[in-house]
Formats: sequence, structure tokens, C-alpha cells
Amino acid sequence: MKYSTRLSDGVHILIFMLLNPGAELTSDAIALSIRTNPAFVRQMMSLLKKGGLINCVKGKPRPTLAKSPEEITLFDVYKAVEGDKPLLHLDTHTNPECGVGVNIQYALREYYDKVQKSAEDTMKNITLKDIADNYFNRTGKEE
Amino acid sequence: MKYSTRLSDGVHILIFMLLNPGAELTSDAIALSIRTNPAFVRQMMSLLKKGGLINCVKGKPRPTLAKSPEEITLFDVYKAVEGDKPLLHLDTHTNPECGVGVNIQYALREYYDKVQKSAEDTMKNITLKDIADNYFNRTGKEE
DNA sequence: ATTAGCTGTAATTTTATTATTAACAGCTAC
DNA sequence: GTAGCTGTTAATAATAAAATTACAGCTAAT
Repeated sequence: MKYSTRLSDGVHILIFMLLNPGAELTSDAIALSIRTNPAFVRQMMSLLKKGGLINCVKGKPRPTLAKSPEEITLFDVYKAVEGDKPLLHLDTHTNPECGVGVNIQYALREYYDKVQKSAEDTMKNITLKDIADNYFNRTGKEE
Repeated sequence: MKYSTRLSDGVHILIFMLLNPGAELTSDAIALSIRTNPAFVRQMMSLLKKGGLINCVKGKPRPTLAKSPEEITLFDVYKAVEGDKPLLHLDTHTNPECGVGVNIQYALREYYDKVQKSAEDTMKNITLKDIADNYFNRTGKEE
């Protein structure tokens, strides 16, 4: 498959909103920056809204962050745009008649959960503000 | 795309070898358990061999672990079968004329690296023995 | 020596998941 | 009232994975 860039694009959208507070910000403008199409941006924004991260109104091109950047973590964005999709995937297609194979995958699941948790814990400690600060340092622009 | 199950299948192969020490173990037999085809198993085994995790000889269906199960970590298997493929993917397709977008992705990279590192650190602390023990507990069989 | 059976590897096809696109109903604000 | 936007759905294209095919070369048994 294609690699999912939803988390990256979700953050992209949020930072874009942070950089343009109160300004008119259409899905077309954001799409131009991500180099995707407006409908995809609107789909992402719909998920971000459902996740409680942004507020936006149909017909009105002025979306706003629903929380301060310090309160939005990378994990929040991940959950909003990827849902429960894990980073690692068990092979759920093993031969069901082979108990060995089935139990290996069950055994693995426990350890995949640990990997997932450590990744998520790290994501929970990264906020939109951190990423924005890093962006500002990069561009020399001050907050 | 399809989700990659290479790590799961790599572990599957290693545990299978651990369970059948010294026995004849053809790629056909392993493929039957994973419910895949022998050529894919051989491709995975080729990678595991390059990663220094197993020994096997062309024409001879008796692969062996190159290290003890305590010395093989989940990270070793991940590196062997996935190489440098990260868990999270930046959107490298943003509009190059939009400096904002480009720099957002650069900023994000630093944080993705942190997430990757925490996942890898966890993987480094999980050994094939851990997974095998969990498997044995599950099946009631003792080591 | 011959040969059956296996491995190692490359090339092609199929499949799964994603982004892309098109389309349109409904809201907003001028 | 209408231009421009959002929200949503459905269909299509793109991409990376597994599945498959094929075959040269090794092993070991006879």
C-alpha cells in the first residue's frame, strides 16, 4: 500500500492554523501547501474536529484550534486521524489449523502492545507547541 | 498498500526453528503454518541470514538459529526484515515552493525520530526467549 | 554419477490500503 | 440571491506489500 501520511498532514494542517490565527484559511489554501486536494484536507479536518482538536463551521473558511498548542499532543492527532490503527501488524492470516502458528501470533501481540505503548507515551509528551517552536527556530521567525 | 507483516512472519519463522531444533524444516513446512508460499519464507530467511540471526545452507532443509534466543531481540528481527523503514512517515510530497510546509515536515522529523527511538528501545528489550516463554505458557508446554 | 528434493533469487502478478478526484447538498456572508 | 465555501460520499488511481512463477545451483541418498 501507500504509506499513510495522515499524521504528518494532520500536524501540517494544525500548524497552518496556528500560523494564521483569525485569517481566512480555505481548504484550498492548505491543500496547496500540502500539495494535495481540498477534499482530502476537509476529510482530515473533519477527523480533527471529531477529535476535539479544532472548531470549524460549514461554509465558513475560518477554522480555529479548539485548544491551546500546549494542550494538543502528537498522540491526540494520531488518534484523531488514524484511530486505533497500530504501528505494527500481526499476521492474522496464519493457518488456523496450525495451533503453533496461531499461538505464536497471540504471544507476539503482548509485545507489540508494549512497543505501541512506548511509542504512544512518547507521542503524548510531544505537543503542537513543541513542533511549532521547532518550526520557528528553523525559520528564524519568533513566536 | 497492504500492511507489512514481515516482523510477525520473521518471528514466526524463528520460533518455528526454535521449536524444531535439528529437525528437517523445509520452507514448505513453515509456509504451511504461516499460510503463505515457500518462496516468501525463503525471502524472509534470506534476510534473517543476512542479519546474522540464522544459518542455513542452500539445498539443505535444516536451518539453525545463529544465536541463542536470549540474544535475539525483536529489534534485530525488525532491522533484518524491514531495514530502515520507519514506523511513521513524513509527507515528503508537500509543495516545495511553500517554505512553510517544507519546514513543518522538517520540524516533525525530529519528533518522529523520538517516537521511533522509544519504539526501538522497547524492541531491544524483548528477546526471542521472552516470546517463546510466552508461547509456552500459552500452550501449557514447558521449556 | 544420477537424481529427487531442496534453497536462493529474480521477475511478474495480485491484493490491500491509501491518496486523489469528482460531485453535490447545504451553510455563510456579502 | 448568489458566490464561495464546507462536509460528505463514492469512484478511481497510485503505491507498496504479499503471492506466485520460474529456474539455476546445492545436497544427499542411492
